[in-house]
Amino acid sequence: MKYFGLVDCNSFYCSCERVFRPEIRGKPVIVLSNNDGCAIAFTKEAKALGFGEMCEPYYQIKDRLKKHKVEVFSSNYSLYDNISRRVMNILRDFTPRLEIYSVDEAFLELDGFDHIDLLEYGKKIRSDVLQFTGIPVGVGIAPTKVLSKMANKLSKKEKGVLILKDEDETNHRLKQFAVQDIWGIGRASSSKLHMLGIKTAYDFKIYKDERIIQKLLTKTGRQIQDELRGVSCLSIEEAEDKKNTGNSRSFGASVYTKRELQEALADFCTHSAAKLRAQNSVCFSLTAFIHTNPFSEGTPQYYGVGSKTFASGTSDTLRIIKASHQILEEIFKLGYEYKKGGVLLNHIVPRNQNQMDLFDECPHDNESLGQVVDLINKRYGAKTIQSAACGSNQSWRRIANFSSPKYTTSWQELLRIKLG
DNA sequence: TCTGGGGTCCTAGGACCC
DNA sequence: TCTGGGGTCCTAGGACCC
Repeated sequence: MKYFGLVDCNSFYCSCERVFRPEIRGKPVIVLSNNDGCAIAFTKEAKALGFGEMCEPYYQIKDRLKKHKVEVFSSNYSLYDNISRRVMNILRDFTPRLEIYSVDEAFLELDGFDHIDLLEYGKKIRSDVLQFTGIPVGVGIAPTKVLSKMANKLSKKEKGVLILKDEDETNHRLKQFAVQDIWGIGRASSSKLHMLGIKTAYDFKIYKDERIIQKLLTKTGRQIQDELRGVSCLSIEEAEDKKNTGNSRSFGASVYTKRELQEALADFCTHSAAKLRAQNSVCFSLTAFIHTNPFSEGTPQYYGVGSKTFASGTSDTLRIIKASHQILEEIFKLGYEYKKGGVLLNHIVPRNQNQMDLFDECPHDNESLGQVVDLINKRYGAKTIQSAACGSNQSWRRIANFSSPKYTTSWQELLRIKLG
C-alpha cells in the first residue's frame, strides 16, 4: 500500500521569529508582507484575537494590534528560507522521495510502509523537526495527496498527527469537511459545486456524473474527485527546474522618473538572472512591466508591459538588464505615479539545451563573469558586486520597520549571547 | 500617508501547416 | 450556389496554491 505524508509548518514565518525570541512563544505574533503592506502570517494566539484574514492592510489593523500587544514583524525572507532548508533536510531522512511543495510544506512518499506504525512515524517526524529546528509542524498521512492535505489540516486539532487509513473513518471525516476547504477547490469551483448541491467533500466523492465535473472543473477537478475516492492521480514531484521565474515588487515610495525605474528593473533582472544561473538554465525571453497604484482612486492609472526575445538563450545579467531597459523605453510614460514594477524570465531551458543562433549579435554569454559574480556575492554577502545600473540610492526600496536580524545568514547579525 | 510576491496547471482559440 | 479536415504549436487568461 502506498501512502503520502504531508508535513506543514505551523504559522511558519511567525514560528521562525519565535525560534530566536523565546519570550514571545505562546504570545500573539504576526508577520507583514513587503513594505509592511499587509498581514500575511499569524500565530493561533493572534487568530484567537480576531486577526488572521489574509492580506488585511496593516494600517487598518495597526491600532487593534497595539491594543492587544501583538508582536509585529516585517518579513525576513533570508531567515525563513534558511530555516526552511533545515526543516526539509530533516524530512529527507524520513522518505526516499520528498517533494518540497512550498517554503513551509513538503509531501513525503511513503511506499511500502505497510508494516510500520504510521502514527508513531508521524510523531517521530514531528518531534525531530521540533528538536532540531524549533519549528512545530503538523503531519497528515493518507493514500492520496489530496487526502493527506486534508489529514494535515485536521491534524491541527489532533495533537499534530492524523492518519487516514480506514475507509469508514475517512468517510466520516469527509462528511464534515466543507468542499471549499479541499486542496485545489477555490472560490470559483466551490460555487459551481454548490450549484450541483455538493456541500461536503463526501458529497463530492460520491457525485456520480463525472462528465459534469470534467466539464465544470476540467481535468484538475476530476483528479481531485478521484483522489478523494482514494485513487491516486497526483504523484510526488521532486524538485524540477523552474519553468518561469521573475521578480516584482511594490515600491516603498512612489516613483516618477525613468531613471529610478531603470534602477528597479535592473535590480529585478539581477536577482532573476542569478536564480537562472543557480539552476543552470538560460531563458529566451523577458517580460517587464510597470504600473501605478490600483488602490488609489482618482489618480490616473497606467499599466505598461512589454517583452523581448533573445536570439539565443541567456542568463547574462547585463544582457537581460539591457533588454529590460529597451522595454522600458517602449512602455514608460511620463507623468504617472508608479507603484510597482517587475520582470519575468520565460521560455527557460537547461543550459546544455541552449540553441545558439548564427546571427545573434552577442552569441557569447558572459557566463564566466556571471559565475564569478555569484561566487563573490555568496562568499562576501549579497550585493558585494552588482551592475551599476541597479543604482546606489534605490529610493524605491521597500520599507521594513520591524525586521528581525538575519540570525542565520549574516555574520554581522548573528545572535549574541551574554555570559555571566 | 499606508493594500504581497512567486509559482503551477489547464483550456480555448488563433496561426499555421499539409 | 458553392467554401475541407486534421493536426501542431503558441499564447492569453482563468483558477488555484502557498
